[in-house]
Amino acid sequence: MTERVVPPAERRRRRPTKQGVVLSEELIVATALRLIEEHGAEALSVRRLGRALGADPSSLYRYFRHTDDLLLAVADELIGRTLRDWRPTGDWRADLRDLGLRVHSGALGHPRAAVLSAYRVTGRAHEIQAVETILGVLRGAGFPDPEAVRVYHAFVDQALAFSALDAAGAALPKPARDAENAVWQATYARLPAGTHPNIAATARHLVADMRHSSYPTALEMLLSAAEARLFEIRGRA
Amino acid sequence: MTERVVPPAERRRRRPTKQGVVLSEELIVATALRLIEEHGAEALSVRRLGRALGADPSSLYRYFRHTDDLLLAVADELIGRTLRDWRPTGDWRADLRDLGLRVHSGALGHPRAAVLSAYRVTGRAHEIQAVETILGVLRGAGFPDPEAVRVYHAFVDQALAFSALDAAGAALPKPARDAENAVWQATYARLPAGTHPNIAATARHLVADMRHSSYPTALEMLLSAAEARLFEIRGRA
DNA sequence: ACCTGAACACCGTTCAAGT
DNA sequence: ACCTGAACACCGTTCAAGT
Repeated sequence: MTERVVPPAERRRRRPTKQGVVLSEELIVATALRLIEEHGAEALSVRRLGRALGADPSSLYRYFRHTDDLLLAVADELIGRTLRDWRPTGDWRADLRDLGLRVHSGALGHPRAAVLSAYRVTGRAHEIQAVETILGVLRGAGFPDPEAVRVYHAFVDQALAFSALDAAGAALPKPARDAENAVWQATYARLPAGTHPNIAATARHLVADMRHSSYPTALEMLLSAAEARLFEIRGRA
Repeated sequence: MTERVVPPAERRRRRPTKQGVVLSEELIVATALRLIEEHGAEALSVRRLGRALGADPSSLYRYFRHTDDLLLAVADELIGRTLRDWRPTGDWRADLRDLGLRVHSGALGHPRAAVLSAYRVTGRAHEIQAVETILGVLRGAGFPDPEAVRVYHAFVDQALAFSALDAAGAALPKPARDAENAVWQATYARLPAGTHPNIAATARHLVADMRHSSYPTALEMLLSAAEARLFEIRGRA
């Protein structure tokens, strides 16, 4: 998506900004990531980023055509960090489980950036590598191409969707996060059996279960369904 | 979440605005929904809403403390519409499928409100009703309480997470949305088999499949896994 | 070649003044 | 009591001018 408007880095001659900083795509992405983590998603604006970098906001437009492009670059950097040095074991189910959990915990490590970028398609190097890898795992397991793509799509979107969901929770200010957790104790666990029989009967389990992410459960269910489908396909062949 | 800063409607005395409109929370929420529907997600700003209502933008601040509050009120209205007159059929799998798809398409109809509200636990009336209903469906199907809660949690979070994911896509400004769709054709479908064998082999399927939400597939997989688990439980009993 | 600074067309929100 | 209008502190983006 983002294309360099200038020749590759090593061929560029860059003048430092007034404040002595030599700009680069890498520096801009790293600074954007830092800004988001330190001051929240709303801290990322072209003007603030320029200030943080020691450069005029408008100078960033030769590195990124829009704010959106910058965001995609940040997203791709996160994917890269998450999948760096990951290797398949040959057990497709274990491999997908590991990939899903890695993406999820990577997102929780940078919750604010994850919330901003989890739902974007970047078309950039790290993302392409991830797509290639996951498709390889599924095709290697024996899924025919149309099925491999369907499972790929559901698997990836589920990983990204839960990552964003849980990252949003983790990105809440602590008082708000505590308040959300307290709702299950304070509201749900106190509903009378007369009006809310199902909640009352399961309140104990709700309080215990809702504290944790349901992603591991949902992931396991998706993998189970995929495995059942694979047996079906193999049985027919 | 939203609290009235003024007494209940029937006790208020309201002066019409210069353009003759009598403001109310209901009218503002309805107008906001219409604005989003007619002119896209980016059309909802306090200033545009004021213009659409025939009132000064600042007058809205006595009805909603922040834009956020307004969006939550819109979201609450949507939950109400989504679950209004929904009734279980007695077929637990069909019922959960229907509930999931309703939530998802409700979110897509109003993406901006959905993105903001999918991540929050409100403890409000509509939400409580939904929890009670879904738990009832699962317990009625024969899931023991701890299992019912686990499946409930995965089901609801999956519905909310995919709703937010797909709503976020729909909420993108049009140029970004178009660019996103084009990535599969323009970037992925052109990768050479030499370096990216799995993408090259499935490119045709990727272009066709990635256009649509994977939620129906992911939902069906979750339901299949839940059903398999139910058979297992029944077999043991 | 690269960065700057002004300009344009927008935002959300507050608050004293008007009716 | 309720709405208005000005003001404040921001946005993203473009482009001629400066170095």
